[in-house]
Amino acid sequence: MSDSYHHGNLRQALIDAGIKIINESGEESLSLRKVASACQVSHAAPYAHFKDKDELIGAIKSSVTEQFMEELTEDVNGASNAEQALVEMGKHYVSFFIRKPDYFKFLFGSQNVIAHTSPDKSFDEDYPPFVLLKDTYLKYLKENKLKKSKEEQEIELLQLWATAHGLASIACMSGVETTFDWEEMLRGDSLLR
Amino acid sequence: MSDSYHHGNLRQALIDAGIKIINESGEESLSLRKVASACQVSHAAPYAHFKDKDELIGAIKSSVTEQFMEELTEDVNGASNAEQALVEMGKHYVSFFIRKPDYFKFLFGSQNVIAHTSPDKSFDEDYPPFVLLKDTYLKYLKENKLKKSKEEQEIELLQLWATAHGLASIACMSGVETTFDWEEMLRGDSLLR
DNA sequence: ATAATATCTTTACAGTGTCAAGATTGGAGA
DNA sequence: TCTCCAATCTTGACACTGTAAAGATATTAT
Repeated sequence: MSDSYHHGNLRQALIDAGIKIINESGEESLSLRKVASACQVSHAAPYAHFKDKDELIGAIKSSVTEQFMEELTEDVNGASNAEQALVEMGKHYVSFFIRKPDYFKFLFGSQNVIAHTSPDKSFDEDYPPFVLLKDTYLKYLKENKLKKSKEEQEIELLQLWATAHGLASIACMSGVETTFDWEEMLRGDSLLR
Repeated sequence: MSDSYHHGNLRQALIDAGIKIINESGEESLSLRKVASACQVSHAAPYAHFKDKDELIGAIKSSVTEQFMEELTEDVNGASNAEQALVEMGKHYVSFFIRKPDYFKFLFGSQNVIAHTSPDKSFDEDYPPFVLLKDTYLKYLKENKLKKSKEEQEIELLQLWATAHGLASIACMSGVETTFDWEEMLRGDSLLR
């Protein structure tokens, strides 16, 4: 707790410093040594908490994904029904990455895409935003008494995800703050019907 | 032309060597010095052709995008009508990046996303695959005598692109060779109708 | 209190991008 | 053909990177 030899909570401090650097100057300029010195600690200190630079990056990704999930969950909880929740989630999926342009490249750009929590889970099931999307979608089907085959469900779900994710990706690439009509995209016979 | 002091066609050789390295071991392990030594040339030689590592990477991206475009164009030319062309393009957009998993992260992952050919063109208009998609979509509207407002067109176009791009992204992340029913996704009242 | 362990520092090394100075070459103009 | 210039390539250097090894210091368990 004192500013003596031991830092106290270096692990979390390193993660926070990493996030700050990414937001200020992008992932390219994130180095272990910079993160360490931002925590006023020697350049090799991080190795007591992470075996690798990759492992630190993985931890940062988990942290960012958590933050993302918090916002998405707020949407879902705040919506009056599942359909509205889906729309809000979609909007937010895109707006989040527009607000934090470096996060998209960081999360999905480099190797080590998302920290897999368990080796037997498929990627889909291990990517929390998708799990939330799936649950909400199933709730939407139930609320509206829509019967769909397992296959149909998987396709629609994948399409929802792909649309949101693709839009986010395109928005981040073009660097725009375009306000496309996500609502129009989901409704109008196209996706939700 | 001889193997003396001057290489003859170093610029292209550097690009080709870079592509090879990316395919063999991913972008992370692509260094200027490795590319140079792969061309049997000193580590600073690339600076005669590229001002930066970024500039070399940009050239490689252009080259890969060209290769991508060749395949997509084949699809379009081989299709008997615009609707079929759209379906084939969509399938190919995904399968290309599944066949070359490192290309997606390379093209869209890092900074310097796509080499902008002109500063006044918007990103959309400067990303050749999108231009091809747009042209094919307009042809599809004309062939089927579908009248849509400018806004409707933009939304549908963006949705097509986002779906294809999102699917490619998801497929590359999960590392799967899943064969989702792209055809089903485009037809069946969902996107094309 | 003593031992074991976790945490941090120092030192070292190979690999990286980039720059500056110089060597070598091909080609344009005399 | 000769000359000179610009393009191309080499060499050497520098700061920065990730990582490993060895040792210092503090925390915890016994």
